[in-house]
Amino acid sequence: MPFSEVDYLPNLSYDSVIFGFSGEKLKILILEYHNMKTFALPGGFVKVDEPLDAAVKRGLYERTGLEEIYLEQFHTFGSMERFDPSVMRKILEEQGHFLDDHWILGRFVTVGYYALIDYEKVVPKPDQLSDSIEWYDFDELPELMMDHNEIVRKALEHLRTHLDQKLLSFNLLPELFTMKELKQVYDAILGETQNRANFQRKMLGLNILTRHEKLYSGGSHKAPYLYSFKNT
Amino acid sequence: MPFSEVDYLPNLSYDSVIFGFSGEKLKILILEYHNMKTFALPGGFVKVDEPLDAAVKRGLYERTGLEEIYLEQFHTFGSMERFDPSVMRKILEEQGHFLDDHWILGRFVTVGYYALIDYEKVVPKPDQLSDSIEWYDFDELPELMMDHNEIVRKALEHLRTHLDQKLLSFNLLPELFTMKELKQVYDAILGETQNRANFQRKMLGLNILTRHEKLYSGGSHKAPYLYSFKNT
DNA sequence: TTATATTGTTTCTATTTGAAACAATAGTAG
DNA sequence: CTACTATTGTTTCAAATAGAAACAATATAA
Repeated sequence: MPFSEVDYLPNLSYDSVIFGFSGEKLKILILEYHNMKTFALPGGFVKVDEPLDAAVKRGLYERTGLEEIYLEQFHTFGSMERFDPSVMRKILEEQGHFLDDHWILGRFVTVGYYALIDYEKVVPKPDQLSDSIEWYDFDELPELMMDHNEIVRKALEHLRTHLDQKLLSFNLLPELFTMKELKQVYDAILGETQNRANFQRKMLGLNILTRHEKLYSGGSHKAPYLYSFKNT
Repeated sequence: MPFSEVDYLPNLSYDSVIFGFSGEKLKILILEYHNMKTFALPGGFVKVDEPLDAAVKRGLYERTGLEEIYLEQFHTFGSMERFDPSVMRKILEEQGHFLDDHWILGRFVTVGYYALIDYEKVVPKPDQLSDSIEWYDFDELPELMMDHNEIVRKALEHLRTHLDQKLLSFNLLPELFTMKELKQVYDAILGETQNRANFQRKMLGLNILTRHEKLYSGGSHKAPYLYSFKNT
């Protein structure tokens, strides 16, 4: 039986909106439960003696293998519309458990986090209750269980309004990247094309980038510089 | 015995940073526990069938008598440093309860909210566990229990960065106010003096104010207009 | 009627932002 | 080797915004 009652705080969960960037589009990691056509955000529970932030980091590590990634808490969801034990009961029944009083069937207040990770580095792993985890284009998400679509919406809203303050810890890109790639990330997140010249001026003005050697891609044109984020 | 176990979600609480404005200084409502020299933010618990937002509204109503006030969730605090049952035990013992297994002595993850209310309209009432509730200058707060000083700091940070987007629902001022009073609110929140002319231009440009009759205060000088927020 | 304190508005300047043009350059094709 | 092209890096110019100061209006008191 997964999730023993004594180990976890009841009624409290977290859900994480994990953003990746394919080179063109913004992606989100979505779970699917076996044979149920039910989609959900990857989430989890908090152990009784575990800090909330640590629980979220643990869950993310278990799913992606990544450590020290950028995690941001953005909102806590506590409406009663969240309470729909039928989905969870079905999931448990699929696994051979027929309990009406399992704590996992209770009402949950969930803390929403988002993470920005390097799409290329990740081989997502399903968790105890689900069977598949896949990247989806953020604008082509399936219908998610309970209020998870709303959670995604709010995560993106938060990310957009805080993009400039948050980019120091950017993990969406590899260590070295071109200005064009950085702009593509902005374009994808903000949903609109930035002006090339002004974007470059602004980014260089922020004084957060280190310029490295040029990247000779073989194309018959000027080679772009590679950049990295200054580490402070 | 207050707070029956079956009525509330265990391990989850909320704390509210209630801002008021005295006409000059930004104030915060702080509780004091009887004979204990322990100061804390007003907070509370969530009933098992109650939406989180409703619980916070209920608590605020019970303390201030105010309804329909501006409430904003800003962060959820879940570190283990929050776990210090000794304070709660003492508070219960002051009231004649000597229980080691009361759920209120457990670990709590707390959701932080802030509210902006009209300082003049409020007669704060203590709750079941505390005996006094008072306005304190936000920059002269006493040392608060657990991480409550940190919660205040984060609330103010959030309020400052979102001030322009949030002011439509401003409750810090009475229905009618002068431009000078509005500027004083901004000065107090942001901790720096705004330029008078530019502030006026900016506020009028936002198109959120209705201008009313002049306010004749009796001073020997030009009388200021009164304004109210447009109700859209 | 004049003086004074304050408020409302305008003017001028500096800074920031947005769009376009220009300059540089790594290949490709002759 | 020389044009040619695609793309990147930079500069220039105009438009919008923000900051500071000056100016204008006015409610009361002397």
